[in-house]
Amino acid sequence: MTLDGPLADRDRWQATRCSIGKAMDVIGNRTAVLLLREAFYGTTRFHDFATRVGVTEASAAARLRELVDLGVFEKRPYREPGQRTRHEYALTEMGRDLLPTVLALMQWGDRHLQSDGAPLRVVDTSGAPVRVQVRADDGHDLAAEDLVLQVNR
Amino acid sequence: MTLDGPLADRDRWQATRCSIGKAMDVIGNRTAVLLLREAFYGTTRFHDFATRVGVTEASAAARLRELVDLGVFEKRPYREPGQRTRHEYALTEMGRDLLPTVLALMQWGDRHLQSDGAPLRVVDTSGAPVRVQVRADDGHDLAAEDLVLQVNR
DNA sequence: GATCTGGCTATAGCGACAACAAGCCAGGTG
DNA sequence: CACCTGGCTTGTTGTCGCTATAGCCAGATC
Repeated sequence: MTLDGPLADRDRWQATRCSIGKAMDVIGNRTAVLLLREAFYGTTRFHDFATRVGVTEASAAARLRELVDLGVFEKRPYREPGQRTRHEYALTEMGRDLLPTVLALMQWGDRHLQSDGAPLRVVDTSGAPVRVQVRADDGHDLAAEDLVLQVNR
Repeated sequence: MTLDGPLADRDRWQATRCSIGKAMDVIGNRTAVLLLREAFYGTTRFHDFATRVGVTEASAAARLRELVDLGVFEKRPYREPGQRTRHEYALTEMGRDLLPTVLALMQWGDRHLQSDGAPLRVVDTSGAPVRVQVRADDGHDLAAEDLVLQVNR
């Protein structure tokens, strides 16, 4: 990655407002990310989140509350026939925007942390394999050395 | 996301070998991700990593050692004229493969956690904006509802 | 041979997150 | 109206990652 303009001398600036750090402060723990995984897999109810992620209900409740406060999930009332009103957890747009992040982690783990190959596979509705890529508007895939970092405004 | 075949009944399988969880076990802490950020920005030396990430040298040493053991970084000897041999930390292919993950976090933070807009901007060498996308081979961008999850093999 | 410097290592303490276990509450069923 | 169930909440205890401070070591310089 090339550092452009005032960024060129790395000793003269600090990444104080870094979005990567802010994102890690918020979703930088295992349980939060696995809750997101389950949400993308279709889970909506509290007990299912806790058991499918494999954490205690105390842990799931704490993490879900943080994510609701943040705006990643929203609690929505629902009612099954003959049942009282309950709440389900649904991803907001902010939460759905984490799809590339979660799939990027999965893709990296599949490639580098699984001795026997990936256990699961993500494809599109036509069956074609899906990947997470860094790309410019014209569509070609980019590596770190093709990138330039600039100050915004 | 649609769960295909044996995955359809979510109560009948457990994500025990989940790549997302394994990835989070390894790079699921703020310091590790910020060390990766600095590596992509071009940092190679121990002291620079510690000060630019903003953690103590003890912390940086512990995290870097884990990442070297894992194969994300490698230590390489180098020698400046008139200096003794020292070591620098360089990303391996495994580490470079984390670019989409790190940029996905940045992109999400830029959009959802910055009140005044993104502080930095990533472009390609022609100046065109760069994004992290979930896409199929034919190139179009995909959302969660366009995806299908299958068992591998 | 003493000193300096970069690159760590050691120790102690704190806060976040986890597990386990138990308890609480609202509302529907019998 | 007692009981059950889903959805939490409240301890308690343990581990992990961070900070702060101090110390160590190897090799170049003086």
